[in-house]
Amino acid sequence: MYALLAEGPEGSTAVVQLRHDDGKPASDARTVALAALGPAVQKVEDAHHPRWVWERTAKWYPLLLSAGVRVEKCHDLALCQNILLHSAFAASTGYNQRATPLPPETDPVRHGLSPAGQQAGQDSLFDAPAANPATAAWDLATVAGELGAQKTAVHSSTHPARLALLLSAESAGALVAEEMQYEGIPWREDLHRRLLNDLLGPKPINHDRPEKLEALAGQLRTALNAPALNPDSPQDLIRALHRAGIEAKSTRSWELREFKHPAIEPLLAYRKLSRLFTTNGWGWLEQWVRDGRFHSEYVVGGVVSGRWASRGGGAMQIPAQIRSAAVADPGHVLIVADAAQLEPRVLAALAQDSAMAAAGRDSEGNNTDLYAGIAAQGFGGDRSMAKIALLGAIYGSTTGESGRLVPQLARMYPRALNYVEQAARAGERGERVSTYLGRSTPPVSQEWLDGQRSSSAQEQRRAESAARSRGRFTRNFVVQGTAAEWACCWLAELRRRLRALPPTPPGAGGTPDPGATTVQEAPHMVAFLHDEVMVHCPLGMVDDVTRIVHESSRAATELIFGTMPLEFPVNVSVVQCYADAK
DNA sequence: ACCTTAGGCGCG
DNA sequence: AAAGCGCGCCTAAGGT
Repeated sequence: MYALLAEGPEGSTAVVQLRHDDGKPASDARTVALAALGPAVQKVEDAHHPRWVWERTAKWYPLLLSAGVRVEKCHDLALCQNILLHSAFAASTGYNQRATPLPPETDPVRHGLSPAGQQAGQDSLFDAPAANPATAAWDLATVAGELGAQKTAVHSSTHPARLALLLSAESAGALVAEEMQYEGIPWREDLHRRLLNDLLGPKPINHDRPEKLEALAGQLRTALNAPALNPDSPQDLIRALHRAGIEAKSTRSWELREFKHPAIEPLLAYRKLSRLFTTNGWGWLEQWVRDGRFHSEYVVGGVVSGRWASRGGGAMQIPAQIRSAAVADPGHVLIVADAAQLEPRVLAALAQDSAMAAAGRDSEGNNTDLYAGIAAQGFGGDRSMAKIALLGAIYGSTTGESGRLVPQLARMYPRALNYVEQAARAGERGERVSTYLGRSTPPVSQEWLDGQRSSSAQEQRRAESAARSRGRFTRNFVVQGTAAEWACCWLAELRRRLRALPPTPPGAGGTPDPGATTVQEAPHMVAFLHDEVMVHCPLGMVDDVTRIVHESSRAATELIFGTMPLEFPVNVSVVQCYADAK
């Protein structure tokens, strides 16, 4: 059963209609005031457990969440369209001609704000074809029509089961992302402020540098004999370094570390603290942390490979330096789970390289560290060497230690290396490559193709460089993108199992107090970083959630790859504080 | 008064 | 220890 949700004919309303799986209406279209949408959706959810179909999850779900409503499943038409428009699996289905152009992204629908009055936002990811730009939000008929077109595209594609799984995982991911944003990461503002005070000094008034940062700038100016130096200006800085006899080509930290000079230490210290101050300092705290929660915004499918991106506050770039401020509420813990060596394992699965798969198991068949296994098979037991080699193969290294180690890997695992090599060659020719479930690279631009046909020697070199660069991109795309699909399925399976858990008993083992009004605590996913998920979990449910995290990993692997002699083990840390994970 | 690009660095 | 993939955020600097 589907439940279609779209904007109503007049402002401040929505329209809901049930449809059977064949698309036939199962109820009349009902117009509901936005103020009453939460209860209305809850009623339909309880009665039918439908798949909610809407233009974008990011547009509709925040309103439902703030009304206390969570739905089981959805179909996000915008995200699915974005996949189908590019997917090589659906290239000959005619979907591209039938797809309805999407309206530009808008702010989420809110109670009290007319949808028609919303400001149009950026729409770079979901650009409608220029010839037929849509402006108005989709009505019910458009939602129904687009759903039909997408279902037809999947069924007539070259891999219907894989594409169907990809679209449902992407849609489930969209629900997870909005729920994570809504919950936020537990954040101890007091601890964060203490950290800033210890490292930087008191919060500066006006736009001054904090005390300790200014002191380091002073030391740096003295050491370089440059009294007017602005350490934030790379140009200014490189000139001062050259005058002091430091012949660095850039001012990057890793390069400066090679030089012995009294200016280097204060400069590196300044860099580190300056980053903390500008990116994760008092301003960040005031902008992104409210009521003890860090609320950022996830952008599902925001990366070409299908990975999520984030917007505002940097939810996926929280530096180790401040993770000590992410602390579970009293009576709770953070369960931090990450998939071990996800991308190399994905490569072994994609290429069906049984030799590489065997490197991730011991003689009894238990999962072991894949890098260590590879090191034992061919790098004299040196794990870091094996890791550099394997990442080099996935990224396309040609120089340095990494590039030198790749040939050894190619002798050990010809199937795996051949798989990424084929992806690279296809990319160099300007072809499209696809993940296992069918997300494909965007087509090359006309400029790229024109460049490949260039004549002069200089243009030729540029064209070859561009081809190699695209080859590295497509080589990495198949692995990174399939890893993102695995992670998305993992999240979806985890979400389903968390929802199915019985709530924590209010009393510790005793009979529930019938008159109790206490809110029953449930575990919530609060962060996701490509191959790592964080659950804020009541103490009484740690064992359940830990078990579920592992089960979900196995379920995701089977969903995507079926039965296979390779697992995707998950490392789980149960901690008070994010800094203690791993 | 904005907008874009480059340099640098945080994360996976 | 090295510089190969994907991002977001901040500042400086140069453009319109």
